[in-house]
Amino acid sequence: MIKNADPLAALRIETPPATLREMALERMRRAIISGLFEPGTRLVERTLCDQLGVSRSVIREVIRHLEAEGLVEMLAKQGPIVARLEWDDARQIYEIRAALEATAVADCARVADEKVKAELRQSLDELDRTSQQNSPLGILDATTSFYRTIFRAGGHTIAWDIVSRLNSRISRLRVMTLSTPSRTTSGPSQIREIFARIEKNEPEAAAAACRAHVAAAAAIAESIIGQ
Amino acid sequence: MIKNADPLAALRIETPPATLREMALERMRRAIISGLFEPGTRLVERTLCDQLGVSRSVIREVIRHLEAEGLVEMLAKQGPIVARLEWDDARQIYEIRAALEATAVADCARVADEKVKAELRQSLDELDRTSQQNSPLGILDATTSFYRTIFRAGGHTIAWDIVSRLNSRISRLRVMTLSTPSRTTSGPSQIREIFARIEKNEPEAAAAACRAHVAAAAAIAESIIGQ
DNA sequence: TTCGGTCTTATGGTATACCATCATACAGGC
DNA sequence: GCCTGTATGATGGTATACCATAAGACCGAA
Repeated sequence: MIKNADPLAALRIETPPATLREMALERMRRAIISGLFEPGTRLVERTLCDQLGVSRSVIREVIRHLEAEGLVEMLAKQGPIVARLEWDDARQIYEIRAALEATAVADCARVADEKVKAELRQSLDELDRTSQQNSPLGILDATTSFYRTIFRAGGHTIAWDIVSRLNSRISRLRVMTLSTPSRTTSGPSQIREIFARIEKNEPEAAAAACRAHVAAAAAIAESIIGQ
Repeated sequence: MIKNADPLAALRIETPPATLREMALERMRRAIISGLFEPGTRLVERTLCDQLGVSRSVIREVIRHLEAEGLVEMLAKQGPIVARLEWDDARQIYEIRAALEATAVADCARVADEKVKAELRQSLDELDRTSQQNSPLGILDATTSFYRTIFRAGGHTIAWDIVSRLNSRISRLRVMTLSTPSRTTSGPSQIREIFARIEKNEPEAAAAACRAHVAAAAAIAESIIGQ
């Protein structure tokens, strides 16, 4: 019975997320995160309908979703705009990330086996490659994949969702910090330090390194836009 | 000029959040949090239309919002249901709360002035009153107001949003834990301990007390539903 | 009786129509 | 020429109509 379960599971038809709404959600989210829609831009529903080729129902539902995610802000009697980011918000987001990532990193250092470490190494290599190419978006992807592995290893799926969502809110800021000279040099080395501690299974030290890393990123961010 | 600014501000017409959508969102959220709609229940759109007296557009937008909040789950090809809560999710949520609340409590202990302490005392009194009446919902409200003050004092508005949202996902569980004999006795005293440390402006001790409090709550929760 | 096919219904996905309101522009009177 | 009242358009809020499909009921034949 159990032997059958696996092969049969392979037959299962995955639901193609082919609903217009999900596709539109993905596109809009990316448009905002990538900066194609700049903060403060009005999101006029009918215009979006034309741009995405769907009806207002779909657009409005997507906007509701993005609103709950914090990527879109509703101005009463004026409609939705791309969420703006005050420095104070960014500051708070970095703080929360520090708390959650440090916890995840510590847990990861406790349980990491060879498989996890191998995955992390792979992300690190990717990180090196992209930093040498000076590609902020590449660095961002590599960093994301590094942390995703860490959160998954510790079973922190919900925390990962939260961190991802927060990161999407500061994505533009992150790209700016990554374009900074100081960041391109110190960033990778700090992440390597985190990995080194995980590799040796030293939770406390790993968490400390993680906090330092986030704090450094926050400091650069503040120097860029801290009003 | 500046002297005029204040009196004139009083004239400002606040936008009454009178949109059907917002009202429906509030009602639905409360219905789920309060347990009126039990986890796993199908949320049939047309039925909800009748129950709330609004159109499907409104209902669907509300569902999108609640979906993003994690209170509603979408089953492909079957529609929305009230989100179910696995123990592993609850465990993670308690962990995240521990991290965020401890941080907030520590910061609060650093900056708390008399005004904040007075507010906290008020919440504590309310907590005592409700625990003596053995009113789980009252206790929940008092605890919420206690923590809200703490997060606000430290300027952690975003973290507060996150914690509130997480709490709404485990609201039923929280009520159950509060109906437990052990909880009704130890809960208030642990919160008092947190306050005592804040009052003395001892960040580290306050954070430790907070972690202990959340850990205790998680332990009781696990004893109730930990599968 | 059991299997297979077909019809019906429930229900979500999508598009569209209509209304209220705010903002802008324009016109007329002082 | 400036101020005020009115018309017009842009845009969000809400309701409704239509379609596709999945799940169940019903029915007939082997």
